[in-house]
Parts: sequence; C-alpha cells; structure tokens
Amino acid sequence: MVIKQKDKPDIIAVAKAAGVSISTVSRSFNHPELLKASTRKKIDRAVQELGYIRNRAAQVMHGRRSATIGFVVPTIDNAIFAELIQSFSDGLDERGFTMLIASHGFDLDREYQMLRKLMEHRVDGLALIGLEHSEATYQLIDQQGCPVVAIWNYSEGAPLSCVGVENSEAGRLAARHLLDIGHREVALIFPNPAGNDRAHDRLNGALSELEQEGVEIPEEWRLEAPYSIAEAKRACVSLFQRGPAPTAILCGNDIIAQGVLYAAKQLDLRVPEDLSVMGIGDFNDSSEIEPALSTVRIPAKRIGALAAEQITDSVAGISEGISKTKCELKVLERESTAAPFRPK
Amino acid sequence: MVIKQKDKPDIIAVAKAAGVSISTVSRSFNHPELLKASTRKKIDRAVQELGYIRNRAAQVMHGRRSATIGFVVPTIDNAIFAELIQSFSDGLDERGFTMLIASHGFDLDREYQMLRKLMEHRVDGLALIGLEHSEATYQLIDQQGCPVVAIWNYSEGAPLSCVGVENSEAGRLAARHLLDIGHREVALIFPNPAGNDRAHDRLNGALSELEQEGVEIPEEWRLEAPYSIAEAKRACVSLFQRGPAPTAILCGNDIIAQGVLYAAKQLDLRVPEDLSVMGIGDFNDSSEIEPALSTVRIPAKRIGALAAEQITDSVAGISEGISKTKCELKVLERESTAAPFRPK
DNA sequence: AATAGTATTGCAAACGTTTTCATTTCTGCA
DNA sequence: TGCAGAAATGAAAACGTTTGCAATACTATT
Repeated sequence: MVIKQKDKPDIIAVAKAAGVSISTVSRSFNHPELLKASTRKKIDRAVQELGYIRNRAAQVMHGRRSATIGFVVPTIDNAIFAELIQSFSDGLDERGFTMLIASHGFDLDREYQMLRKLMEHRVDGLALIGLEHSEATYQLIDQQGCPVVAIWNYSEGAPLSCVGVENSEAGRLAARHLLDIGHREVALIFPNPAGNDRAHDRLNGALSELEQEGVEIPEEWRLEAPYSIAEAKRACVSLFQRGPAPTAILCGNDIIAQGVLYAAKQLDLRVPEDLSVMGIGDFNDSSEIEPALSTVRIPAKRIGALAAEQITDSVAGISEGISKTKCELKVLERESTAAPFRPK
Repeated sequence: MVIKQKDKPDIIAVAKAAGVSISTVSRSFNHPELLKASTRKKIDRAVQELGYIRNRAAQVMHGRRSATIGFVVPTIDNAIFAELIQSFSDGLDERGFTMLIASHGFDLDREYQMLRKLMEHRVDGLALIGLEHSEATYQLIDQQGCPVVAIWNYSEGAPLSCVGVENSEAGRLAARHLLDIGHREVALIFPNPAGNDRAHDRLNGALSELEQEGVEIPEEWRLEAPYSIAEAKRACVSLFQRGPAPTAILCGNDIIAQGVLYAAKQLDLRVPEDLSVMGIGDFNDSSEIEPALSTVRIPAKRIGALAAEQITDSVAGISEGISKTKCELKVLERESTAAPFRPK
C-alpha cells in the first residue's frame, strides 16, 4: 500500500492539476484580478481537490513578510499578562499577523535567548515587556534593526518605542490615595524588583510619595512577594504575627492585594475598617471581589491593542523611528480602602 | 548617509568574511565536529562580527522542521487556560520548539481559520483544546496529515491523540461529593455548552449523577454564565433573589465558583453553613481564597507538559498513530462545602 | 619519498514561492 | 480580414539554506 500523504502538495501540483503554469497559480493568490475568471475557477478547484495550503516559508524566502510578531513575556500564567497578551494577539490577528510567544520566567538572560530564537524565525517585529533588558538584548535589537515595541512601561527617555504607563506614577498615585484618606502607617508588599522595572518603578514612586509626606516605612513593613496570591497571603500573615500592625497595605499589584485580602480574612481583620488594602493594576475581576479592591487602573486591554497597532504600523513602514504612547492611570477608589479607624 | 541595516547578513556574507565556502559555514552549525577547530573559530568570529542569525525559513524550505507548534485555544485571557498554555509552552521550549498561538473566542469556525493560518506557517504540529471541532477542521487535519494533539479532554473513542481528563467524570465527581455530604437541593451554573465539549460533558456528568440519586434540578436552578467572575456573581445573585434557595451550587469551573463565593458574601450568606459551593478545575489560587474552594482537581500543569511531550514525540516520529493519555481527577474537599444545615 | 587513507572543504542541486519580462491570445475597429 | 493594443499566461531567475558527491589537503606508513 502506497501512502501518498507524505508530502504536501505544492504550487506545481496545483498548476499541473489545473493545467496552467505555476506563475498563473501564484498570481491567482496574489493578484487574482489579473486572471480570467475561468482560469481562476480551474485553479480554485485544483486547490480544493489537492488540499493545497500556501507555504509561508517559501514566501518569506522570497522576501515577503512572515506576518508574524514575536512576543517575549516574563510569564503567561498570570492575570497580569493574560489580558494583555489576549488583546495584543487580537490586535495582531485583525491585521493578518500571527503571534509567536515565548516566556522567560523573569530571567533577562533567557529573554535574550528567546529573542534570538524568534529572530531565527524571521518575525517581522518584536514585543517585549518593560524597558529593562540585558545589554546583549539591546545590542541585538539595535544590530538586527528589527521593529520593536516595549509594552507596559512608558518612559520619556526610553530607547525603544513603547506603549504603557508610567509605573512610578502608578506607585505614587497609590500612595497618594492612602495618604489622602489619612494613612501614615503603611506597609508595602512588592515583588522582587530585580529584572522587573515595572515593580521597581512602582515601589520607588510609592516610597518617594510617602517620604515626601514624612512617612517613614520601617524595614519590617517592606515585604517582598512574587505575583502569587498564596505567597502574598503568607507574607501578609507573617507581617501581622511579627510586629506592630499598619493601618494600610500598599501592594505591588492586584494579585498581591488579593492575597492580602484573603490574609485579612484569615486573620479576622475587617477591610477596610481594620486595614485598608490598595492594589495596582485593576485586573479583570478586581472590581468583583469582596470587598471590591481599590486600585490604580492600568488599561491592559488598551495597551495591548495600541501595541499591536504600533508594531504592525512599524513593520509596514507606516510609522518610522521611535514612537511613545503614554496611557493614563486612574485611581479607582472602591471598598478596600477607607480612612484609618484607629484613634490618633 | 548610506543605511546598510536593510538586509540581514546571510550565510554567504559569513562565508566571505571567514574566507570559506558556504557549505563549510552551514556545516559549522549542523555538524561542527566535521570542521577543523581553526576553521570553526574563523567562522564563529565572522558570525559574531556580522551579527548573523540563521534563517529558519530557508531551512524549512529545504525540508527541515520548522520547530514550531501551533496552539489554538478559545481564549488566553482566562485562568483556565493560562496555566495550561504556560506549561505547554515550557514543555515545547525544553525540546527546542516555539509556540505559535491563536485564539478563536469559542467560535469553531474561527478555529478552523486559525488552523489554516498556522498550517501556512508550516508548523510541525498542532494542539487544540477539546475534541469538539467543526467538520471542516477534522477534514483539514486528516487531509494535511499534520500531527495533532487535543488537550483537556480525554475520550476513549476520540479520533485524535488526546491528553486530558474525562470531563463527564469531573462533573460526576463534583455532584457525587455534594450528594455524599447530603445535598439534594442543588443549583448548577455552567457556561454555554455550544462548541465547548468540556462544559457540555461536565454538565451531563453532573446531571446524570444527580438524577441517578433521584435529585431533580428544576429549570430555574440551571443557570448559564460564561467563564467570568462578574457574570457568575450576577447569575448567582439573581438566583437567590428570584426563588427558593438551593443548599449547594455546583459550578462549571472554579472561576464561576469564585463568582458564586463573592455573590454569597454580598448576599450575606455564610459558606459553607448557608450554602455549599463546589467548583471544577482547581486553579492556582483556588486553595488560597477564603473560604478555600472545594473542587475537582484537573492537573493543568501536568496536562500541558504531557501534551508537549506527546506532540513533539509525534513530530519526531517517536510516537506513531493515535495516543491517548488520561489524567486522573481528584475531589478536593476544602472549606466551601459541608453538609446542609437546613432542617429536613 | 611515495602511497593509501582519512580528514577537510568546496560545488552544485534542490526546496516552493514571487516577479520581471516575454510571449501568446483576445478584442475591437478600420 | 487584418492589425494595434490590451489582456492573459508562461519561462526563468532569485531568495538562503542543506547535503550528496567530488576534490583537495593532510597523516602515517612503508
């Protein structure tokens, strides 16, 4: 028994089946208006019968775009990025692009490796998270001249096109809100800022705002936790077990804040009466949890959509040079924050 | 000023720079042991200087694998799939593959389109979610003879390789648990089963188990909600506002269950005293929320890892034919379920 | 010093497209 | 009926690799 499935039919097979030349077949895809209707029909039938599917690799070799964009993220499995990835992917899709994705687990050296890998695949453009990258990464981008957009962070002095928010401002706004409603005993739970400029900037923004008001954060109120409900919960519980209690906790993002909320529940603390909890991010469900989380809105969906637009425009040559888009932040005062109840 | 960045250096440029032939350069990548050490060094230096990056497209054209796997999911932005996608991607990565991902928003016709798109890119293999797909999709797969793995669902009679769980069993187990602890007044909240065999099977499994025990579910206790905390919450609230209250709610997945938990809180219902809440899925954080969610564990991480192994083996020809892997389910009894308190 | 091997390296074809240029086939009009 | 010009199609080169085969450069023997 001869199995013929092996090789996929190519344009030559189609041409043969349709009784025309390969140029004509190619044209029927790329410039159908140049063909006689009857010829087009013959070809369509042949394509149908043979189950022909065009080979992008061959097109790329000929100089065509690959119609792919590479996206390198720290992690996919995380509410932070999932929404962003989705909207970015949708935006690419609308414009006929496909997303190649790779994650590096917050390891900037792996990020570099992933970038190279994607470049081997000749992606037309690249998207990264944040503006902190290894020296090698920046060199590579520069050298290869591949269109790049940095997502999530905005910075005036950024050496790359970027679409995002000013994270230091996010931190500042969150702190400002707590200060405004009267808190001065504030604990912070942030992820490790190494290789994570989003966290780094937020933390700094928050600290400087607090300091400016003369609020000192003692060492034991500066906690570190990764983006994990479980770990944040643990960190928060240990905070309360160990020493004096703050009246508010400012969290590096909404995931951490959620952990803190659960910790509070476990510790029998009322939110916001006994403890105010402030997040940063405004994830999908932050408004739905109980109590609804006060947070600083970062418009992930919008950022993803804009980034997709930016990178595809850049690939198409519509947009030249470095372009920066700053998305606005907004404090969302919901139920998890209120004035401290404790008597002065 | 002449901008030379335009074209990336190719193997010819490297050969020239190193003073060898292109075959030698090619060999230095593919069979380095055949080269004299000194030659290899010359080439490495040239590669370094020119910033040469291999062109996969050209390799693919020559018959090499593309080292990419296409993954078509309903949505990325969802705790359900994010964990799975991550572990699948990691598994591919370990084996030198890159993931091309596309989402179809629970639209099976779009799924077909995405599949075609990925095939144009000559992915070496494909992964899909579930076993329910359009006729066209099945035909396409069959015709193209592209290795495929269906993820999430296991079914003995499946026409594709698959790695997953028996979703009807998941539904059955969840129902069983509620029955075992004494509930007979059970409401159900499930997503729309159209084009979603996971939900469909779970629902049927649960219903049959309940019926078998003579438990009837009235129409007004069969609710539909998408995978969204907000919508599930809303559905649950309206359930309690409209009519007689069940003693337990069985949810199509943990997201919905989370929504129900928040609804309960908003309605001032104690869980599990006034209402038991049962999920399906066991997402990352289901054990950490308060009260910890009782659920049926679906090992997403393991499924993703196994699926990656399965598809790459299949691409490499290590595994032939259709292979099916069933992952085990486990009821996790946590804090959100307990015997009904209500006097008989 | 000549020879048989062996270790290296180079040549050229092939992979599946697209596109330029050339050729053939129509069409309408004189 | 013949012809100019337009419309439709075909031929062949080019894209950047890999690899089988051929050629060359070594090495260790005698």
